[in-house]
Amino acid sequence: MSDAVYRIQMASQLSGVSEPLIRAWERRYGVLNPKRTPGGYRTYSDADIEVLKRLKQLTEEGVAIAQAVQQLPSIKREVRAGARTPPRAPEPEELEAWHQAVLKAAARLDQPAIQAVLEEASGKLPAEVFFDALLSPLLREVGDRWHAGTLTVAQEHLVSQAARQRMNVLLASAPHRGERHVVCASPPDEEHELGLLGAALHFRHAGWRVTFLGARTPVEHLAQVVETLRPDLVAISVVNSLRVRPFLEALGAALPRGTRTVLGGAGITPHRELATRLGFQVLQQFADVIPWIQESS
Amino acid sequence: MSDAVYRIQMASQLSGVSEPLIRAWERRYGVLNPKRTPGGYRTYSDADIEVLKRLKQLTEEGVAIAQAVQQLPSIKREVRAGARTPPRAPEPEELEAWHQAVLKAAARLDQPAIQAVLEEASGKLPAEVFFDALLSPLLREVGDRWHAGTLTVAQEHLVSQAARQRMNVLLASAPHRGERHVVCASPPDEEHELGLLGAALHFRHAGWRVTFLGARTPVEHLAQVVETLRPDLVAISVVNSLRVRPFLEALGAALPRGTRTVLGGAGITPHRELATRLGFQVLQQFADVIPWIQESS
DNA sequence: CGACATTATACAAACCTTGAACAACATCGG
DNA sequence: CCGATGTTGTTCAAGGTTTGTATAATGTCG
Repeated sequence: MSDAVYRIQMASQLSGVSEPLIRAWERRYGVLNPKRTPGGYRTYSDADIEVLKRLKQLTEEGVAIAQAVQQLPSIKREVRAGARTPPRAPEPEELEAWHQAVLKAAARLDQPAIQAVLEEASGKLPAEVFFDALLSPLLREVGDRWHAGTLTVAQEHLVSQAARQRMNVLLASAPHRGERHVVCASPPDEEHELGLLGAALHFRHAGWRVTFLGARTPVEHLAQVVETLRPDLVAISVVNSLRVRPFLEALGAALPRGTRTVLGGAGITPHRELATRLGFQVLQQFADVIPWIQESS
Repeated sequence: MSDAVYRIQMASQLSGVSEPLIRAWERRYGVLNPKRTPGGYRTYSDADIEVLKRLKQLTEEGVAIAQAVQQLPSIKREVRAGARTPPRAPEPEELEAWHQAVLKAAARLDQPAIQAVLEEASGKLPAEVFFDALLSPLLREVGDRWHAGTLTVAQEHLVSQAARQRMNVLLASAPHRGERHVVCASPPDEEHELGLLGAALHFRHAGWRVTFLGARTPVEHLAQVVETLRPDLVAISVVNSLRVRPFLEALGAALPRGTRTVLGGAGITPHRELATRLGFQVLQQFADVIPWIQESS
C-alpha cells in the first residue's frame, strides 16, 4: 500500500480491466481506495493491480462481481501473502534447494523422488510460478547438461517425464472456462511438450478456454479443429522439430484465412522470416506469451 | 468456507441440474436455502453445488426426488466431511452414459466437455475401474470408429489427449512407494501411451514402486535405467509400433541377463514367438497384467 | 495546449425472479 | 382396462436487478 505509482490508464492495461469499469467497481462496491493526487487523480499500487487481476479472473470464471467483492478480505490476504515474496524469484533459496534435489534424484534415476520434489514445489508455489521459476530453468539445465554429456539420456528423460506428468496435473486443475479460446499444438514431429504445456497453463490462468492438442499434432488434425471451433487464437510451440518449413507451409494452406496464429519456442527462430511472411506472429521464447496474453483482442 | 459465490446459472452449469429445476426443488421441497443478494438473486456456495450434484446422481439412479430429499441431512453431512461417494460397482447404465457423453463431446470437438466427463467419472469410480471399465473400452471404440472412418483424426486425438491427461492425474495421486519395483516403457516408435499408463496405475495400486518411462523410450535409455535400478520387473507395452522385431532384439541384447520382462498390448501378438524365444513373457492384452500382478511375489 | 482524469447520468444487454401453466409419467381405485 | 390424481421436469411472460459501457461537462498535469 506504500507505493501508489500507477494512474488509472496504466492500472487498466496492467490488470486487463477497462478504465470505466475500475471506476464503476470502486463507486458501486468500494473496491480499492486508491490514493489521490492533490488534483484528485487516482493512483494505484502493485497490490491494487493484483486485486484487480484476481477480480477479473473470478468474473471470467463465472462469479458475479458483486459476490467476488465479498471475498475481498481473503483476496487481499492472498495478495499480501503473494507480495511478500518478490514476483521474480520467490524464495530463491527454496527454489534452489528444489532444483538441486531434482538433479540429485535424477542422478540416482529415482523417479519417485523427482516426482515427490516436484509435487511439493507445485503445492507451495502458484502454478505459473512453479513452471516459470522452477520447471522451465530446470529443464533448460537438464537439456544443457545432456548436450554437455554430464547427464545421460535416461536421466534427462526421467526428469522431463516427471515434469510432463506434473504439468498435466496442474493443467487439469487449472480454471477451465473463459471467453477467449486458444488452441495449443506442436508440429507432427515435435517431441517436446513442456513448453506447450507451460503456455497452456498460462492461458488458462489468464482466463482463456484452452483446447490442448499436444505435441505431434498432424496439420490435418489442427486444421479440422480450428475450422470447427474457430478459436480466437492458435498457439504453436516449436522446439526440436526438424521439418519446420514444410509444416509452416502446410499450416498456412490448411488454416482458415484470418486465423490469428502465434508461434513460439527455440525451434522457430531460424524460420522467423518465413513464418512472418505467412502471416504468423513469432515470439522469441514461449515465455513471451505471458505479456501477450494480457493484451486484449 | 461458507462463501456463496455462484449465481444460479453457474450453479446449474457446475451441478448439471437445470436452472428451473433448481428453483422447483427449492420451492417444492425446500432443498437448499441459498442466500439472496439485496435484489433477490440466489447465490450458491460450493457445498450447495455438491449437494445438487449428489441429488442429481440419486435421481439418475432412479431414486425419486422426494425420497432423495429425505436423505438430505446425511447428504449434507457427507458433503461437509468432504467425503467422496463410496466406491461402488460400476453401474452399466452410468458407464454407458459417460461413454456416450464423451463420444458426443468428441463429435463437437469439445475438449473441455470431454475432460469434464472423465473428471466426473474418475471421481466416482476407483481409479482402476475407471480405466478398465470406461477408458479402455472407450478408446478401443474410438480407435475402431476412426478406422471405420466415422470419426476424424481430430476427434480421435482429442479423446486420447484428454484420457492421457486424466490418467496422468490419477497416476500422480496413486500410492508411490512399494517393495517390488517395476519399470514401465514402450518402444521408441510407439505412439500409444494409454495402455502403459493403465498398467502403471494397476501396479501402483497393487503396491508396486513404478518408474514410468513412457511411450517412445529409446532402448539405450531403458537399459541404463534397468542396469542402475535393477527392478523386479520390466513391463513393456506395444500397440502400434512398427519396428517391433529390431526393438526386441536390441532389448534382448541390452538388458542385463535375468531381467524379468513382460510384454503386452495388441502390437506384440505377431511377434509372440520371437519374444518368447528371447526369454520375455507375453500377455495377450495388457489388461492381463492384472492377475499377473497379484500372482508374483 | 493536448493528453489524460474526474464526476454524474444514462443505457442496453444479460441475467434473475415469481407465478402459472403444461406435458409426461407413474400410481391407484374402480 | 379406464380415468383420476399426484409427481416431476420444463416452458413462458412480465417485470425487476446487475453490470459493462457510453456520454457530457469539467478539471489536472506537464
